[in-house]
Amino acid sequence: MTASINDVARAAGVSASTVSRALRGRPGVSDEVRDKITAVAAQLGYTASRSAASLASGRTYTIGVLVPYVGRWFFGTVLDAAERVFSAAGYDVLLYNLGSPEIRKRFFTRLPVRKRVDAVLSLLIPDEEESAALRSLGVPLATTVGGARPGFTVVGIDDRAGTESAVRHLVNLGHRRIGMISGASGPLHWTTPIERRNAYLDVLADAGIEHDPALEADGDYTVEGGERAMTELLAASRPPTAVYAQSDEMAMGALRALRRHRLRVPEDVSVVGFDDHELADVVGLTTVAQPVADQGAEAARLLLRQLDEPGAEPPTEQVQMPIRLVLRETTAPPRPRGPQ
Amino acid sequence: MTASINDVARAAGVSASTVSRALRGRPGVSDEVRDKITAVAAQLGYTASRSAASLASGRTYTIGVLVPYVGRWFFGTVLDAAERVFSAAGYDVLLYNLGSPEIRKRFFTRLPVRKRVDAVLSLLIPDEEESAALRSLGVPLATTVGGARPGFTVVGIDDRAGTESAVRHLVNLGHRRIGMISGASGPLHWTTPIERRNAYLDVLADAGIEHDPALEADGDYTVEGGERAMTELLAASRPPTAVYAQSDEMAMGALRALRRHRLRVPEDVSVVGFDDHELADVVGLTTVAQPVADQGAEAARLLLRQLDEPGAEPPTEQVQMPIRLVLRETTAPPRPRGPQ
DNA sequence: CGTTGTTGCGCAAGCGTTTGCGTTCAGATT
DNA sequence: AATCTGAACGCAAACGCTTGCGCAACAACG
Repeated sequence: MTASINDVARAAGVSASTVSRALRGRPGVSDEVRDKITAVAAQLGYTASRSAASLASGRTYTIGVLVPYVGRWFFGTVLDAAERVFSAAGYDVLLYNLGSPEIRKRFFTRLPVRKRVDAVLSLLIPDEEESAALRSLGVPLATTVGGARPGFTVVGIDDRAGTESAVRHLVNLGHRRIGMISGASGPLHWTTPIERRNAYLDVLADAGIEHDPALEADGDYTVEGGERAMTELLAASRPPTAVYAQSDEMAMGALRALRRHRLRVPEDVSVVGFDDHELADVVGLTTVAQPVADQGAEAARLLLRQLDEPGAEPPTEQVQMPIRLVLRETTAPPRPRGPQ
Repeated sequence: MTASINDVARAAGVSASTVSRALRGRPGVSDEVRDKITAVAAQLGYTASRSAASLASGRTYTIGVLVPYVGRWFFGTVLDAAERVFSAAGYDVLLYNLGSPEIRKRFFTRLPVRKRVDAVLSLLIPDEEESAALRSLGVPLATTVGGARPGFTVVGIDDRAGTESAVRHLVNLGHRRIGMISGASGPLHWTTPIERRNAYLDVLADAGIEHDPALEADGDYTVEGGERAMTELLAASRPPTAVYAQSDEMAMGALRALRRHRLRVPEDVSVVGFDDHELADVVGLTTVAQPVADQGAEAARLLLRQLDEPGAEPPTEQVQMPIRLVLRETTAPPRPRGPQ
């Protein structure tokens, strides 16, 4: 049996309440008694039971983090950064990996985080119902992915500006047949793919390029999906000379497809991605960089701030982080062609 | 205020103990009463307070997972798989990201998981002291990384066999100057880099190849480290014609270095990695595949089993998962050279 | 010297569950 | 018909902490 607060109290010759106050830095304890208690606690290897503490105080000092897929680079990175901020502030992180629809559904109906967390950071896009379920927890909520809902603090990026810089870059290089690999098959209320698509269309229109629906394909935000999508695009009667992929992972899938088709990048086809994935540099991928870790850290910070000052601060807050185009080796002017 | 067990009891016209038994599927409750309680609980949106439950029962239904760096592919993937197994069994996951030495130290001295978790899955290699601290928790322990310590259930792979298949492959292709990028700068008690190095040396010896210390470099298990290491190897008076990297991330760094030096892969230099990283396929990397997700899932399962049957089962268990060499496009015979 | 504050500490009432034990009652057993 | 046996349920005592309140002791004040 590990030591309880009473063991410490007895050993230090004080009451349990004094131990509690002393160890948590509360006032009402003289310095000498506090030192004594600290020493005794250390010697006994005492750690307060979180269960008992939160039962008594109502605070759990735990944050729930909802992730669709921890293994994916983007989410792993956000989670990593957020966890650091939380743990530095003395909060623990409860991780919920809500990949499959069944698991996700079960989570939202049973809501196991109820009474278990002081706040929730959701890295997935809740639909209307799920969003309401989370709000019913009565704790601060935040997210780092597009598709903000009322009650959520959201930190994100300017998807439109990012896309514009990517597609304009292709236009400026001289490309006219510019394809897009999107992630449209996600949840309908997820705004990111939509924003990015709209920006893509706008840039084309601005440049006086007619939009060809055959140059759009769905890549599901995965490497495999990106490969499929690129294969699809290559099958078009007039394939693109450049491709904008809405994520680096899809862009990498596209690169693989191109290699399989014995097409050279960027000589035959230019590719630009979005994210600045850890390995984008390795494959020389031109991409729109977004500060992924920073977003996680910032979201965590905002959540902590709401916990500190439980006043009537704005429950919803919007933060936009900077993006920038990173030029590498997968984009170049189109090679001169015969008559179009 | 959310509903408490007493609210449910009152609404259902029974006692709190009956509610508890009914909701947790314990015997001693008639079917009709159980149904009634279930209905009432659902209607009130009742969820038992985990704090109160674990305080009373002593079980937390929570697993602590210790990770050096969540954002890294290997750890993210293991964590992902393990979390699925845990949550399916009704356990929550408390995540501790112990990247920096200070955080790590603080964790092991304060041991915040004490009384908070029913078991610990450690994805980092504890030293003797840390290992003892974990054992003092008195809960089942498991790990998926080499360097087993007493008290830990470990599921891993045969590092020796994996390395052998990789290096033999290079030998069979005709390479004689085979470099290695290792991750030796890790903690000394971490066996993986050592095992892999020994296997590398053995294969060379078997093939009658004299070992050249100038062909070994430390890559720190990161992309950047791999790049540095490769650059180092290329600076040798007689650079290698093939390189075995102890991880895919380092191999990718090596690829980048080679590209920067305008060397072609595999024509000028062959590269083989280890892990079968998600994106190894994208860059066409020949590598030793290990079932990363499976290891996480299996470790989780073993932990759960120990929790189910708290008898005197062997506290330490060793499981080895299969590995296999995946041939892709970064390895080929050395190009014919002039007189050696 | 009484009065009023302060400071430092103990008391005890919770917090919301779980669980051993006791009670009731219907049906089976002699 | 008397007794026994389970099954179904309630009682109440934990579980280990937090925190409002009360009460000394002592300092400072008039």
